[in-house]
Amino acid sequence: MKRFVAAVPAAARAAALREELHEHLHRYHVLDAPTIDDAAYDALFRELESLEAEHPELVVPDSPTRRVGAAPLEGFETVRHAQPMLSLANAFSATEMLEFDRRTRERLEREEPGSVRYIAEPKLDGLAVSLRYEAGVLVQGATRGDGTTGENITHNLLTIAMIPQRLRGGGAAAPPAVLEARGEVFMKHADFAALNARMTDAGQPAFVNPRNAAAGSLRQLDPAKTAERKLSIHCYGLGELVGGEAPPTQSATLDWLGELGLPVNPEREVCDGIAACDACYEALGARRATLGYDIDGVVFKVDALAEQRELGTRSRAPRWAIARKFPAEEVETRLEDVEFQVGRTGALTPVAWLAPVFVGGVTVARATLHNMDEIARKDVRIGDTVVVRRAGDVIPEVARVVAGKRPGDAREVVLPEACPVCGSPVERPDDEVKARCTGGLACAAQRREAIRHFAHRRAMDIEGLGDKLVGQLVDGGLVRAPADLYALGARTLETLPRMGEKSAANLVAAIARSRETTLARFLFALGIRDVGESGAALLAERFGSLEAVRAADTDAFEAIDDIGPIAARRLVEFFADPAAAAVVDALLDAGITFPERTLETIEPLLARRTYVLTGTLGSLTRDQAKERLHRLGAKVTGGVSKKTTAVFAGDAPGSKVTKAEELGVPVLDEAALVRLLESPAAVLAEEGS
DNA sequence: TTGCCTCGAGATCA
DNA sequence: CTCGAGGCAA
Repeated sequence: MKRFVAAVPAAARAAALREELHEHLHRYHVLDAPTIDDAAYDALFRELESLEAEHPELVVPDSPTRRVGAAPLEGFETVRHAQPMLSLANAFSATEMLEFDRRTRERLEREEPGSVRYIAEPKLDGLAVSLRYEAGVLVQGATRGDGTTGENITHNLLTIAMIPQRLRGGGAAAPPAVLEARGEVFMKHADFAALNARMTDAGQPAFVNPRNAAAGSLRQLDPAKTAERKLSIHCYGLGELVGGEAPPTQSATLDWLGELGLPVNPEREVCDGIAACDACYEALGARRATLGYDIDGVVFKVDALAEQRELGTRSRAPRWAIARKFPAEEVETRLEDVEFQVGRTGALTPVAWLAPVFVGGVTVARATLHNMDEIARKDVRIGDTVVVRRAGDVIPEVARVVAGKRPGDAREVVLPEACPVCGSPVERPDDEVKARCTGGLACAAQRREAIRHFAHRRAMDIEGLGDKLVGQLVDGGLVRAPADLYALGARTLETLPRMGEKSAANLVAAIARSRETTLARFLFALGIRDVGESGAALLAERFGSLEAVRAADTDAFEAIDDIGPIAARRLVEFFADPAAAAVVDALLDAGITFPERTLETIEPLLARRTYVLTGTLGSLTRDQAKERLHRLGAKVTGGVSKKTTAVFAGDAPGSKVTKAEELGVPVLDEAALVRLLESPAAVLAEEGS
């Protein structure tokens, strides 16, 4: 091989090989039309490998040889998406689709039914990712995460052969400076079956469904493991785009992505009007089983980009797209028993124990029945054959009873009069759907849940104190109230099963560490009913000290936006309750501290933040918005720059949005602005976490 | 609600 | 080797 290349300078030969290999990869994986066989490809690949081994200076980041063989990661970095990765609104019926179309036409001021052009794409059942190309080279791949921040999984995405390391021409001379493609990673049925066959042969457990196999593969720290699993991807849209112009329609965008060498799903269809969407949904549904991969619905998007812009985006999902889901798979099984679980606030929740069934890709054995009204409405009895499905993708539910299959000995579900855990009377106020155990802290279940909540990551954050351990501590009588945690010694802990010297010392240290906390965490950790994380953050922010919170009355609480009369009443009740006061005092005695801030030293919430407003806002004028942002300490400027924190765009926004997109400044909608104004602390907490 | 991956550490066996 | 905790995704 060396003889052959000797005539050509190594650098030129390496470049030529890379070009050729990229081309063959594209032909093979994307076009599905290879022009050389595997052996010939391997030969080229090995030539490049040895060339790079001899001349390490020739190795470039986008060399095909760099795809595999990267070292395992220590952990995943988090990355912030330049533009949030939104989710989609769902529709479960033709009627909901009609509604969607009506809303769309209303906003676009199109009377005529059938006048809006949509594009239909299969909704793949996989994981959403973003692929960031700079100057045409893949520099970062990330998971969707919460939509704002995800995890950097570049090393794993590089092992997916369908993902080009380098973009192709796409009709333009130079690739865009930044192009972020969004797509769905999934596993084809055939690859899933082959993988599971290999796993089984190797004596390892098989994956339960292709989606989990794909998700598991992407979470590998070692890319070599990911490379062994054959993953696929289809791109469906654009995120950030700098130095290029997005095509005028979604269908043209998909074509363009294809020309750039990115894999796109060939199953896509332009639909004029909602009737055509309906037909398309039915047609794809009929072919669902023959596609070779899992889909859970059809996504419909308004095709014209200009119309998409006009429709805009709500806080979590665009107004211009909707996912019509296929009906959830339904399976019959037997309801073995109903158990009443006691929650932190004493609420009794009936939980159905089912004979395990495989439905919607997982084995379901339990499902919540919510409350007694729900049980009565569905007329569920123990021993019944029930229809189970996974609603809204995740939560299993008992859809209905199969009336004809009720056995003679079916038992009615009765609300216990006494708490199943502590025996205290159960009470159900007329105006509430939930029944409650009146035992309070005398109830072991409520104590256990209170401790669990107290230790939670978002509360006192006691690392290593999980459900199992809390159960042991409470059941063993070692911990009754949160403050008891701080009195636990390593010796005591070592008496528990699976607790050695090391684990005990670690836990004692973690508990000790949690003494130093913040007022917001502490208030949240107390588990006051109707006071969640954001409520606690608001209280801490407005009152500044625990004494001030304890001394406040309902009016003072209600004066805070987002704290309503109910939460205010609960707060007053809590702090007036001697038992609760004892819990709080014991914690303070145990040495819990948090920095207390006087009002003077409180930095305004939005200090050092700069916002730009554009477009017409519906609920308030721009001046009002500006005034309120100022009061929170933020600056509001007229022009977008790199220093801008975010742009809030109302209806018919101007060029500022384009500018912001170019600079990678987040563009948010009015709903986000309103949220920021009304509960700044909560929004900041979300951003920070 | 379930399933998957990773880590730390206890348990078990040689 | 096995278990529990913790994190993530749908």
